[in-house]
Amino acid sequence: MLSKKCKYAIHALVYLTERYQQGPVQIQEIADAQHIPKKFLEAILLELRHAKILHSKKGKGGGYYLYRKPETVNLVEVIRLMDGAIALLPCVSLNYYEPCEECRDEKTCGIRQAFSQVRDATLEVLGQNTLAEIVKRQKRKKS
Amino acid sequence: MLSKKCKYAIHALVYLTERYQQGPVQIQEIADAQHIPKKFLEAILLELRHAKILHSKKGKGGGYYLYRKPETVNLVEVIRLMDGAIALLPCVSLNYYEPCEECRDEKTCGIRQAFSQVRDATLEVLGQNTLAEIVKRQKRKKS
DNA sequence: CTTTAAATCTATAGATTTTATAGATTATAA
DNA sequence: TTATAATCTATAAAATCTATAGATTTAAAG
Repeated sequence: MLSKKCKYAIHALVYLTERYQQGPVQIQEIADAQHIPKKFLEAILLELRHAKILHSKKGKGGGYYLYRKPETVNLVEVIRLMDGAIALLPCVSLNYYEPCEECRDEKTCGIRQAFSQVRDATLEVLGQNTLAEIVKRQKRKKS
Repeated sequence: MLSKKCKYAIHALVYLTERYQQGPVQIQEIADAQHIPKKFLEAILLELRHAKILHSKKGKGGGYYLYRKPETVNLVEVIRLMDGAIALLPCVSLNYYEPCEECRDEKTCGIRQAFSQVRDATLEVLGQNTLAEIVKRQKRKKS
């Protein structure tokens, strides 16, 4: 399961994608629209900004806006940023690898191989789902 | 990420699959072999027994053994039992569904559709990975 | 029928992570 | 210079995960 933090991040990003290149959007507005506690959202947006996915503008008329192109931001990146590893086991994680005490021999561990398959399948699907793709699909359905 | 509980459960089940139809195996032996805290493993095995995946025998010469055929127990079932939903969001879970406040309209929500795809891909792979399959793969590699 | 071995059950404690909030500070527009 | 909105620091509340202790039940073996 994704954390609420990650879920909130994705919702906020989709919201900002719908406003892409239309100027800054205030935290409060996103919080209200997506039912996210404002202070919590604040921390999340800051993290997305540090990752250069969002930019912000302070002061009157300020707010957050999508910095990267919607086609270049996918769910893999967002989830890794918010929740860490995509893989279900540390020993098969590409970005957050940790050896596991249980299996002495990684090469022959059947469990490890099963979860490598899961990781690959998940990465494939999450990678295809960019912000642009998600918003496009939404619009398609609405018409 | 899977919980340690779930990881322990899978390791224990694979261990018991290797001893399939060879009589009861004691908790202590499994705990030692797989480096799992005995008391924790105790609770895990009990849960697997209640789910009719394992059976047990009390008293001297007792222990746990795999009840179901190794071909019929897959990772989907074990993970659901230990950790709950396979899906990354409650609103796309088949067995642990919960509506989400964020998306007012599930049918048009692009996020939801993305994670439905992830769920399906994950279920597909986890479903193929039965205990029999995992052990078979292990043996293949060892030779 | 007594001893020993092993699962079972109940209860709880410690640690960690997640989620959320408060308040002070900084930057910017008008 | 005032109002607005992001930024930063600190912390607290809640939930979950991991682990352990001790008493009880069941069954085999002598």
